[in-house]
Amino acid sequence: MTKEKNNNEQMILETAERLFLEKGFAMTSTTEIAREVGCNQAMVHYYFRTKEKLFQAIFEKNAKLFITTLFQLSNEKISFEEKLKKIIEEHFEIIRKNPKLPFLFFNEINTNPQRMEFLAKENSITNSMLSQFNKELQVEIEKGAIRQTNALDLMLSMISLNMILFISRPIFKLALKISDLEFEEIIENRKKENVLIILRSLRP
Amino acid sequence: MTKEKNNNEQMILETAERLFLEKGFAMTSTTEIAREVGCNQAMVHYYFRTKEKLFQAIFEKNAKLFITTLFQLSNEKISFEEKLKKIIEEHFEIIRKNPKLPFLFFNEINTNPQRMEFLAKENSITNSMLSQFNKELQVEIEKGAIRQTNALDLMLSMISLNMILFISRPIFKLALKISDLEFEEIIENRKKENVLIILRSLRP
Amino acid sequence: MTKEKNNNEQMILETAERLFLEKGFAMTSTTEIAREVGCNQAMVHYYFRTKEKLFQAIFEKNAKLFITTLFQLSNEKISFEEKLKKIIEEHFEIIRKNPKLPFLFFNEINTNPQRMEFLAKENSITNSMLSQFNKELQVEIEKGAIRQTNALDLMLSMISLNMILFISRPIFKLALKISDLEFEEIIENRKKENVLIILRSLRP
Amino acid sequence: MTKEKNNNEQMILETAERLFLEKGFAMTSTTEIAREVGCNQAMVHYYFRTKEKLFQAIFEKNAKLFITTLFQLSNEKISFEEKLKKIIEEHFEIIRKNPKLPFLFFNEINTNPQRMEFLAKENSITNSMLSQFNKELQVEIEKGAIRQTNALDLMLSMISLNMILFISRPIFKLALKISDLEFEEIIENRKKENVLIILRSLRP
DNA sequence: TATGAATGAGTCTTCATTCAT
DNA sequence: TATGAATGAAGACTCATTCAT
Repeated sequence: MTKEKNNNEQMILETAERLFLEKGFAMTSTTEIAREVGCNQAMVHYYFRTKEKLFQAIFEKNAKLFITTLFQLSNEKISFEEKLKKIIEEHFEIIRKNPKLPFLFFNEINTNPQRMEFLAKENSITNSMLSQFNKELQVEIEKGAIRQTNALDLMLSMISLNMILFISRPIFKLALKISDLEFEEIIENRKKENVLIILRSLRP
Repeated sequence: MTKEKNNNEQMILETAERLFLEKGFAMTSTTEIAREVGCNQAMVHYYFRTKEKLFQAIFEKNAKLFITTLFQLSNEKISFEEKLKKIIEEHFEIIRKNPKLPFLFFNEINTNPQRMEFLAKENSITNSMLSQFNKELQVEIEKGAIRQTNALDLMLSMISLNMILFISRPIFKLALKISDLEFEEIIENRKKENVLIILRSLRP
Repeated sequence: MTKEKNNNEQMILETAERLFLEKGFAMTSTTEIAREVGCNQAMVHYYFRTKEKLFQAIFEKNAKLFITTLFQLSNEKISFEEKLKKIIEEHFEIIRKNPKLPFLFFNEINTNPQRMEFLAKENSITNSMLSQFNKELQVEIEKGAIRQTNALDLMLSMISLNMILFISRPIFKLALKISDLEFEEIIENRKKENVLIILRSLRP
Repeated sequence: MTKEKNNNEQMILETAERLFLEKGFAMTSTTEIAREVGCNQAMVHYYFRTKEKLFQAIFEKNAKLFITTLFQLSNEKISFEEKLKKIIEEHFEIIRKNPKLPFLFFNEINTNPQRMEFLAKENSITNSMLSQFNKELQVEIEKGAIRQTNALDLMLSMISLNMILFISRPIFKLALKISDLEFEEIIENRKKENVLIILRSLRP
């Protein structure tokens, strides 16, 4: 639809994204990317100079997606509980679509902390988002709608609960022999469960 | 306690454990292990044949520690809530001492699913633990002490909440510039928070 | 004839052929090939991926040459004896030009039996050649020109007699101190001798 | 029966012999020998200093067996043809019992010509055997019993015809799918065939 | 814009050998 | 007599990157 970028560059980007998400930075080689794209290995470097730069482009995009969703409080005239529910569910769905994303995110910020720089650069955004969210929380706290808490704690709880099922996938598949179909049901239940856990935890 | 094992073997094991935990399997080379130990690279292979075997020895030990703690329901005459609190806190402390462990665990079961085999081997143990835990849950449910739930769900919630702080460490350190000292306080609060979240989530 | 292929690839191929024929697969290292070519060791892998693949390319070509010559019965209007003589002599000359070939051939099919696969692949060819030869033999047998025999037996006799002198070269050179010049004479005599032995062995 | 040598030394020797015959010098490692013997790897070197020396001990013994049998003309009062028949058959049986021996022999004298030194050292023996055999041939030639020929030519023919079946074993087994049982029959036929070929080739 | 060729550095692993005990 | 520990050298192979065209 949109005027597509150079075909090769685009394909390299997409293939790299898929492979990096599947197997991480270290385990994915530029050779492999080139092979899957069907292009010359030098091509990968032609567009992105280094494997590192290629990865960063992909990582930042996904990391932002993974993080910022959590701050998107709706403007609708609905209760705060409803707003939170929406956020949790949306975030959950993003992970569902990119089940390896949480893993990639934490893997990279832990093994290559300089990967965090993009967060520092956008410090203003992330930080302002966080303080904005804290303000909204404060309002609810003063209303007596929720107990004393803070945005960061809440974020971490949401992230952790939302990602756990997907990083545990191999346990379900291999140790517990749970089929894809059964797992879909478990996913649905977990989504509800996570909302329930978070909302309960916030009650005054 | 006993006169330490062969110095080199022990040092290789310890160094490897540290490096594998810090950087994962793929990113740690036997050359690096040898360099840090101060021995020949062939030495690493002398004792452990392959990098894979060396890793497995380390991984299984840690993975078991990470998992089985969650099943150690106390026999004391205390309320179920108290028992759960104890488990959560103990598990939390284990991760606190090995903050990279959760990451290593999920990294490996995701990238090398055959690493799960050790769980299969000990299938009886893990499975019986799980069903034993489920029985205890059932008793409480029938008593009306807690709402309908199951062991696996509960485990996942506990694991996820307990690990999130530690896999997020770089965010606190680098993006939020939170010092080690401040972080210690955050840790203490989080431990209480996790107990609170889990217990509230179980109320009938 | 055509403008020579990429210089490096060609040189690697030629050098590898020489070394493999001289010292066999196991005793020839890619490092050595590279050194003799005067290129980087990675270059060898660049063109042929693995030592195994490089070897196979060389082996199959030579093995086919070694085997198929034996089946090339002439169409000329000459006696069967004359035809056989031609085959033996031609096969002898091929070995003379590649004196290490018989050794390589039997070495590889003995130590790496999967090397025989190329024979299986060309099964139709080899097998049809063999049965075609058997038919021609049968005609001669029925004519009373030769005694009862079969192609396989005959092939083995021809191969063994033709190769023995060349695999025995070190004995002549080192134990019997026979010079290259003297050896040439021995070779000529042996060629006649082999024809004689085979033809006599077939008389009715 | 005989006062057995040190048990370990003996076992190393036997195991090494088996492995060297099966896989050759280069492809057999001292590690492997030690593993099969069930002893320490250093043990192998303790008794034989180097892999080379161990191999030589084994090689010389077998090489002599392989060669000298061909010279053992019987003293019985039987025709020369009968004597030759006996030699061929005995030599054939030796190879039958050690089917990899011909291969090992030619492999080593070709790839490591210094392995021939033992022949040089025992020059007197081998050479005197050869000239003795030549004398006996000369007698027969003058009698008009056989055509003009020489010992070396004859030896080579006998060796080559006798070994060919055994170095071709993989072809029979894998390409022609001939079972061990069927092969036994082929062996018997070949033995007769070889006698026939040699005797016919000598007729005046 | 694109790529085949080339390479230095590094991967894990195996090996024969030595030596102190 | 026997061996566990240790090692330097070499093995095949992969990788990210560069460069001339």
